[in-house]
Amino acid sequence: MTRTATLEDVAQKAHVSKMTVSRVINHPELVAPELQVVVEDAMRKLNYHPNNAARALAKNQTSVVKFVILEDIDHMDPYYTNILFGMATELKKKNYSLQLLLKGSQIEQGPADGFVITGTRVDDYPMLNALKEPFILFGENRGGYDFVDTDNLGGETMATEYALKQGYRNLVFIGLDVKEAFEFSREAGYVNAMQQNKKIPSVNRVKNSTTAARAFMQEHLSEYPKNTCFICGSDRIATGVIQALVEEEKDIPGDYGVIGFDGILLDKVSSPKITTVKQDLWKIGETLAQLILRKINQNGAPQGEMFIKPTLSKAESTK
Amino acid sequence: MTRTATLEDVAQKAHVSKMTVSRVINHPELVAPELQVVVEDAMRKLNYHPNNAARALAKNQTSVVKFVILEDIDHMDPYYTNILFGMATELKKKNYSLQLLLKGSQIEQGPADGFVITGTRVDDYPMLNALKEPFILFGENRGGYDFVDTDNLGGETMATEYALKQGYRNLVFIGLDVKEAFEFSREAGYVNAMQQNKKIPSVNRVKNSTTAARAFMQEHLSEYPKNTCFICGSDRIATGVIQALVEEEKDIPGDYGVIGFDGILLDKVSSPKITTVKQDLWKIGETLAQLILRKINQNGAPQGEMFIKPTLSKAESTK
DNA sequence: CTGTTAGCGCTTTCAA
DNA sequence: TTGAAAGCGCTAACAG
Repeated sequence: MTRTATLEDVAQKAHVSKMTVSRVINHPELVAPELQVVVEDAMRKLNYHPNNAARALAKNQTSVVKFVILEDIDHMDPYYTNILFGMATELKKKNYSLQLLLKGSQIEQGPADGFVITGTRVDDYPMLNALKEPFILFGENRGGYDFVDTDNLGGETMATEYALKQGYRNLVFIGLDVKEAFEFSREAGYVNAMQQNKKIPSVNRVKNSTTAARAFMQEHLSEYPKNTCFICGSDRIATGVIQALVEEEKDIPGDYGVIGFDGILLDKVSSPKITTVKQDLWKIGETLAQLILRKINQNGAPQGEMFIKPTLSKAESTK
Repeated sequence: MTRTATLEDVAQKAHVSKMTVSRVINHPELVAPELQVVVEDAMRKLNYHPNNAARALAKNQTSVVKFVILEDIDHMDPYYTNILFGMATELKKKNYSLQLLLKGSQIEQGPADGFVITGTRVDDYPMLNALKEPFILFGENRGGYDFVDTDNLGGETMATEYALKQGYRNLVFIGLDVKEAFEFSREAGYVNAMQQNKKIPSVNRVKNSTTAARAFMQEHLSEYPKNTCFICGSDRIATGVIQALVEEEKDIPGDYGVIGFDGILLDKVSSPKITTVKQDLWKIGETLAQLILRKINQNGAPQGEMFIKPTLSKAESTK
């Protein structure tokens, strides 16, 4: 076993002190350029990699970020893999690693340099306020906390305008019946675009499940004339809407169009495949990581809000 | 800021040396029972938590396990959240944290005490053999590597026998057209159960997509008489099969039954909802963590194979 | 701009 | 069975 190279080794090879090597890594601006070159060369030759535990110990850090899901576990299935990998990839660059926590577990069990938290509701605000470490939320909120989220408003605006452009005359919004910021933003995106185009908005809300959406459609389909496009608050809802339409043997996308929101998986297994507002989960993860890292670095300084642009993924459920 | 308690603090409070405290934590059997009590009491009173970085440094460890996905990224969406959280929860107990890696990234970028790897194919074996650190695979393999997986064979046997019990006379298997151990096991589960019951097996394979499964059904449905149950290698395939059946206005579950495999999400958004063999992903994650931790602890000693029992989730697609 | 000294909190010797 | 000393690899604080 060849012991892995240490600062000391590099220092010797470069004929400088450990500190100079350390500085080249952490504060290169304090080191003479010529020395930098020599030191970097030595590091390369020795295949030097800093020992993270030692650094963490010396700096009194943990090199750990905790990712916390406050929602119920069965909601979480498909959603987080990409976010997690996006985050992890970014964290890795600073040699950070992840711990994953669920609702039940005490957030404060064991230390971390920072938190990324998702699924927070207003009830959780007291707990957030009590948190000593810096944190970033995934998900729009009106509590003034730093967050990253999909541009829900912009995304739904885009969807609405696309439906219009494709020639649908009636646009009906079917959203989620939750009182959450992301849902309000999606509704606003739809409503704004409608008003912009001098159309009368029709906002409906159902439980976020295919079954609920299907039931809603079974009850109301007769009210919607041909050439209607349903702008849905999620792909689950869109899936239910499509099922109801198919049952009634309606012509999709000819007479009826459907647009979903999410683009995680459901859009691709539906038949017809769903046109949807696709979230860039990986990017969201990366951004989450960048913000929390920066916040840690800046001693908890506010990082503001960050909206990640979704894309419209066009498929078979619209003209 | 009240500095967090250290070994030293505990030692003073308990009137012993640091070493005794350290021993109480790591090798309690070497400490007099009476002292143990005193020390543990002091730890509690001071709310002592070991500093992981310090420990890692002293023991020359990293406290990091890497989770590596070798598959293409778009397959991965829904699958891993539960495994990851199951793992993380178990790792946390030993103060371990996670780093997440994807195919492209060099596995060996930066150190870890061990690896959990998924999506390995035969091509990857050389890389596995070159790995210095201990690893556990998620996914059956015939390469002799330690692994954890769902009991694919048992699961499909269970599905097949259930279909029989429900009175379906013809059982048709529609699996994935991949040459992977998990698929062979699922097929074997079906075939064994059929032979056991003196039935002639019919094994078919399609690409793992709803579209492919639907196309297959469109072509072959006429060959299958009423009272047939389709035993599918995945929920994606089951979804496609159901779509084709619905299109042809067949009676599900009366004339035709469908059973899937996975139970991740698709089974619940389908209409009718899919009876499926549900994997216990959380448990798989926990087990993965336990094995890699033990393997690390035992200096790489083989841990063997571990099959996690799935459950049959009964829904609307079968009698 | 560079080096020296000290110490982060823990565990591994070794001695008692 | 317990303790004292040394050191894991790094960085902060100071001095030069």
